[in-house]
Amino acid sequence: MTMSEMHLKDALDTLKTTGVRITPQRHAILEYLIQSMIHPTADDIYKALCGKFPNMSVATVYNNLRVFREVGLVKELTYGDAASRFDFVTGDHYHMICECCGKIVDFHYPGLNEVEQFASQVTGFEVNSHRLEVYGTCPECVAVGGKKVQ
Amino acid sequence: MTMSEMHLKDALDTLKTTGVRITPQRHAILEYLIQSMIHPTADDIYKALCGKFPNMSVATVYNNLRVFREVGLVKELTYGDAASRFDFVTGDHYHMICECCGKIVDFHYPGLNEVEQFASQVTGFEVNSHRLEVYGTCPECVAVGGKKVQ
DNA sequence: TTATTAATTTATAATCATTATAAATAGTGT
DNA sequence: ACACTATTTATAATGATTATAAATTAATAA
Repeated sequence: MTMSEMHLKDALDTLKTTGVRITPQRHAILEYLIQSMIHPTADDIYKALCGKFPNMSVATVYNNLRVFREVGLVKELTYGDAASRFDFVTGDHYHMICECCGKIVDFHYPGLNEVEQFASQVTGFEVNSHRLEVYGTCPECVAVGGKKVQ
Repeated sequence: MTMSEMHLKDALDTLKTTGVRITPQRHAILEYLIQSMIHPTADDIYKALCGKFPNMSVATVYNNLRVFREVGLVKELTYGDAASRFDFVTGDHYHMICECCGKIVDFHYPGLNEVEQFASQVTGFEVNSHRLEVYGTCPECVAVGGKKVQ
């Protein structure tokens, strides 16, 4: 059983224990997110599954992404682009974003817990989590002399 | 001359040197952003200036925010809410966001340059910048027993 | 296996935030 | 003061997302 298959199984178990039904559409969207390395938009997912589910409605994709986000299986990335992107949660990692082509690449880094603690101290907030993104230019765009999209 | 007035003067100088005209609307939007501690949306700004500029169009606000962002005077914050928020750039700082009421508070922390360097090494990107936000619950919402909006 | 129920999908209208457009206005340089 | 071009204005258009009502279906109990 591959890591992908384990992630999918765990995700389906999570859904079951929260009383969410496992429909073929949900299964397919989850599978796509787990296997996808591109942090897709809702429309990307809708188009990717179009062949396999010709009658799937874009509202189904949005509805299910909201369910997955609420259950904690998926994170919604709201960087730069007009449309949100979605990332299956596989363990803490950060994102590197190319400001030229928009590509998002995961990278691992030891957790920045000391920033959270410091921030809690100076602001008085009860801290829950943090997000960090690094922005730059991917090797492909550097090679082509790409410029930042503004 | 207060810090606010100096920021405004510098900003107007920056605009002049880039060939951008100083209109009363631009002046007012900049002033609002510099004095505002709330990281307002475009609509917040539009409504706040409505009294002083009854004929100002919401398109003017959006257009000018885009100009300020392009020139580097303002950063667009795309966290959580549907609408973007805007932050006058006064020096590097990070944001603490209340997941209950949406309030955003600035805090300073020594720059996380080592994350940028590490990320550049593992991904091969040419790194430009980073963003970090910490999420939690503000003291006011903690006091009221507030819960995360999802 | 079947019936039932409530969750979910579907198709599409509605909403919201932002941008595009064309005409009118105005900032700046000479 | 005038000319030129940037900008504002009013509002239509766009794209992403959500709301709605009818139809479909997943899961469970018998």
